[in-house]
Amino acid sequence: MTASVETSAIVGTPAPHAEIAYEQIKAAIISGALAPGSRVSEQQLAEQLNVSRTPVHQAVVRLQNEEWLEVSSRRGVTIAPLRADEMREIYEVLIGLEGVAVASLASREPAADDEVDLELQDACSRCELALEEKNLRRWAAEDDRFHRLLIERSGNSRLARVAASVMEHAHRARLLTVNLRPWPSASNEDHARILQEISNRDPLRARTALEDHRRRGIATLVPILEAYSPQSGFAFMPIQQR
Amino acid sequence: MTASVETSAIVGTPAPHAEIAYEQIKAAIISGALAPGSRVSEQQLAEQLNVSRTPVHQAVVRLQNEEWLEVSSRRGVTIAPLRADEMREIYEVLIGLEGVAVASLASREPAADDEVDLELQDACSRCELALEEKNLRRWAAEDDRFHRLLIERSGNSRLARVAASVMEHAHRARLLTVNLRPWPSASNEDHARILQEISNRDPLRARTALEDHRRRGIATLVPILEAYSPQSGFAFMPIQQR
DNA sequence: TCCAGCCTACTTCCATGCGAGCTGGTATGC
DNA sequence: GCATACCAGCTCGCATGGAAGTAGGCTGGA
Repeated sequence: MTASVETSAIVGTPAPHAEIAYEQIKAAIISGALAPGSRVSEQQLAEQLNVSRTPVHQAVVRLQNEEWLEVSSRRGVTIAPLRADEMREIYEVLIGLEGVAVASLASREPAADDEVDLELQDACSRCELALEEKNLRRWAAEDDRFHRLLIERSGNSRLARVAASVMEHAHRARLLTVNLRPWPSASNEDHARILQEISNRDPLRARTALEDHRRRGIATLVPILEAYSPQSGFAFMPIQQR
Repeated sequence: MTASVETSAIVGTPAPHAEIAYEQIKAAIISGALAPGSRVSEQQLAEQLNVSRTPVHQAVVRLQNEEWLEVSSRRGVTIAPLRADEMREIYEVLIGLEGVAVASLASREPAADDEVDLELQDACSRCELALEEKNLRRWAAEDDRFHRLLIERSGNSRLARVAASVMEHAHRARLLTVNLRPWPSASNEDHARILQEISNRDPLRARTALEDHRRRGIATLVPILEAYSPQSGFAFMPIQQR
């Protein structure tokens, strides 16, 4: 018959409730709807998501394992706070993982009009465009897209999965601080230099360029995070409570 | 009153069933008791572990997320096969993560009789000892311990957690192939060189040394894995079935 | 002998009931 | 007025029953 647009990977299996709960709760944490340091109960989450407690509990355990929240037995769920030292550690991990990806990209056979090179250039241009339009939120999204593309095009799917999981934490921190940070003017130059070294097929320099870029990123992020109560995290958006 | 020895972290809470199931199943996969590519049902696992199906299901979902197995909806659980290309990817990820750890270790202030340096030297010696005794299984364990120490002493706990999770996959592959591989004579020299560069406080050379070491490791592992059916994985031990 | 269609057995997945334990508030004794 | 002990409410954790869905065998027909 007619083909309808697939909502996710395979249509027909309507996505299990546990998966829905996982995605929704994680999205709420990243966006800040569930504020860092706030407390909720699994029952509240279940009611808001219109599923029973079991799939919510599964999702919560999974999210705890990925360090998005902490569940104290019989005490409730605490959303992970945003701490400067945590972010420092995360950026170090990213340097390692993205470094491998970038070096791998720069180790391919050179080719004129290489498709991957062009794709990366395109993503880089979109960052510049968002910045010219002075749209910081879109810039954050495009910047995230650029970095995700770097690891996805490395050809190592395991690397991509691990890095994507870590990168989401960094993305959350950037989203919640995007209006507090100084104007990211140097970012695009960094990106351009990374791509330059990749198309030069120079793995060492490419990795160094990425490392410098990430270190500048954490250097701007840390003082912002430290300015806010470093223990309990902070909340831009109202905590969901009734 | 009298203090009794704690079994785990905090006594009084006797370790949740979900945690028990997670650890036991993962251990069974790593040891080969649950053979690569084999299929089991959650109910079978629950009966063997003497817990109900709920905590087993939670553990299984978590293990699927860490790529130890795959759960096909309403079809059962499939233990992850051992594939050469998977292992190649895992070793690349390890190069990135351990590289950061080693560089970080080599970036500390130099100090005579540095405690961490000595601890690493000790772990290295234990590898040599196991090799001199021609005890391959113990060598595999000591080698694992050495690499785990490298990341744990890096001072980055997030890095340690991520890397440990990935490293367990490599450890499983080594355990299941330990009797098939050539004698690991060069391994100790590699370790010694890494430690040398760390105590020289030379981050770049230390990272390069580790990279070389890991590349040699995957170069010996891949042909062994490829010699066995690369699609379905392989089974050294009998599959648990009734 | 081969093929097609049905049907049974088995699997994961979800909802709900119950139990154990922690927290915060309140009342009582000093 | 203050400290302490108790109690009620709320929370997670686990077990169990039912529902939905798939795979593979089995039967009937050509």
